[in-house]
Amino acid sequence: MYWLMKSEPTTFSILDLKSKPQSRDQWEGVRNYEARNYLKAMKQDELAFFYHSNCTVPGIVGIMKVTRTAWPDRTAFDPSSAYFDPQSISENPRWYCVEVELISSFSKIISLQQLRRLSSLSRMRLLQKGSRLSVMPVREAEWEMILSLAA
DNA sequence: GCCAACGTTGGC
DNA sequence: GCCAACGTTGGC
Repeated sequence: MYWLMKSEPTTFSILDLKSKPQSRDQWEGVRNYEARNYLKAMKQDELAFFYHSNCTVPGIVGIMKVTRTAWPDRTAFDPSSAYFDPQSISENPRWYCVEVELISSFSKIISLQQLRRLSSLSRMRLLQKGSRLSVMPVREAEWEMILSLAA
């Protein structure tokens, strides 16, 4: 499967990921059940687009690889974390994270505006009205189409 | 189980 | 900053 994962660049941008050791980090803080279920469905080495949301030019900025499959998100157990959830207990964790590694950073952002212009992408969950899901699958044909835009 | 109220997301 | 759309909560 292919994926798309959103992050607000003011919180965590593609440059932040790039600056990590081995360009790897934990994708944590997902607090939506559907998004969590997708996180748990991710397999080793699967690829995901990195999407910048809630910013001047929202869009896809690069590609990541899943380097570790889902395990309990410890930020949910940490009262000092912004992602703390008292209802998630370690014996029965509610939230999960994965580890990702940056594979490529696009020289130019593929903007949401640009994506919307392509009728072949109109079925993408990302582009549906009111869609707020932060982790979602991407169809192979859509993945290829978007990759060709990055070239 | 319904649904109003609320908080959040995210484009604009 | 605005606000539509959405998911979650909690009273009943």
